Amino acid sequence: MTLYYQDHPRFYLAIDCTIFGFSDGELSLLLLKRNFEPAMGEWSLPGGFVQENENTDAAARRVLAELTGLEDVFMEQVATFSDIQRDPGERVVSVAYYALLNVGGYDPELLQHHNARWMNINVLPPLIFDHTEMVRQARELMKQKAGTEPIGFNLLPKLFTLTQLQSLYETIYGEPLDKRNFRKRIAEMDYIEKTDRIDKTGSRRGAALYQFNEKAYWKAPKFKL
Amino acid sequence: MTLYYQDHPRFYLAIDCTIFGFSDGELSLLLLKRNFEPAMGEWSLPGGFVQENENTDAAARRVLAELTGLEDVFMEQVATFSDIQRDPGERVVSVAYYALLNVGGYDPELLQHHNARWMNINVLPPLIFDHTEMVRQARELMKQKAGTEPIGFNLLPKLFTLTQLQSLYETIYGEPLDKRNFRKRIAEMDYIEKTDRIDKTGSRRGAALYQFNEKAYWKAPKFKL
DNA sequence: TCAAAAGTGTTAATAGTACACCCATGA
DNA sequence: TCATGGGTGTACTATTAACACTTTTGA
Repeated sequence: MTLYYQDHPRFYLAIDCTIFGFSDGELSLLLLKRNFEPAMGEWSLPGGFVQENENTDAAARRVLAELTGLEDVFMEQVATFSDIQRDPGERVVSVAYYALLNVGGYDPELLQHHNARWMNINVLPPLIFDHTEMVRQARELMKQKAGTEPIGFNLLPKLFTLTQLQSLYETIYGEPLDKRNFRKRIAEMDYIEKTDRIDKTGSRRGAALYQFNEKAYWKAPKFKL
Repeated sequence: MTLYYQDHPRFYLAIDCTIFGFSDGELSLLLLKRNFEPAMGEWSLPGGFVQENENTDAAARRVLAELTGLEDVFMEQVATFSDIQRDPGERVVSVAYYALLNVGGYDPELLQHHNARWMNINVLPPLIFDHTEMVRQARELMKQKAGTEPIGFNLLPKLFTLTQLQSLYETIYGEPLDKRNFRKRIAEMDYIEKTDRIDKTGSRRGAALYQFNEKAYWKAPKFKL
């Protein structure tokens, strides 16, 4: 049986992850400054090689956990990049992922330790290899998905104000949204629940805090923003 | 520099292709009955191993050309499947693709020669490995894409009737469409051009034949069906 | 002459968009 | 007291959905 396989070449397999964060009305990506060759000193997406004992999803989760310490992060496959010369060091095929995480409550020391930095998505430095294209596709996919499935909440704290939520979607879409129309839509989604807690940090008056109820969402999964 | 890579495992890389065809109001897939191990005698998607001198897109085109003799076929990546035990013979990571092709004018001798057959998509046999899941995702992606980009024409002959086009979309969506509303929408798309040719095979009266003008589409790329 | 598919408009319902003012609070 | 962000409803427009009959022709 092994005869069938042995004539074929084998490839290094990697994953690279576009990690989105949202804070202060800005979308950012978590980027690494490489301290090893090839392309030492340049900026790249966090990534790593796939091991024998894991599939690519597991590898992506492992890399993200090593970098951030976070375990239950929303992740999704974007596409696979396999051009022959994409990595000048060796032939490496890479599966691109994207992840959404809540920046707040994320340890700044870990960042330093990994030579990592949040960079505004609209002001990215040049990235190595085909990583800029990975980001482009990840962003496209995330934008599309965010409009039809409630994944945006992964970028916010558990409790959030409607202003924060609207600001998030304005940033994802890159265009302003009408406040009253936005709130009308949210009000129709019963799984976005108003709590009795008030956020006083954003305004003198204070804004009601809301939460996403995933369980309730599954009962009436209609979403469109 | 090579030090960086050499510790990591390498993997066999394959592509598998969900090949859609449309005829007589039915969507079908081109499937192979395997005449080699593992899983000899079972049905599978057409596929093959990626070689050193090609990326996965090229591998997918090569496999499709070997099977069908066709060169310029619409293809798109679906996702990468990498579960450790997905192929019981060896660890193989596979990139799934889907392709759309016009069944008419396709050589039936080639089919026999490759042990291939068109199978109705709603009555598929069990497929090997994770191929059923590949088909599910391919179908999902194709359905979504077909609604927002004019890719459906790849499944039809160059000249087609509006009845054929509607039947195609009804099959893709799995639900009937209103004839008048459908034709109203088509009429608004200037790049779907009525020709002076008439198809007499489908009815006594004869139906006008239309064509998709890709060049005109790029000037006003609005599509929604 | 009739069966079978081709072709054709109008109306009602729904969804989406535009728009401006008062409220509550802490500094 | 006033500056700041929080909160609210209505009228208009655009899009989508529902619906039935006449035409043409070959057998």
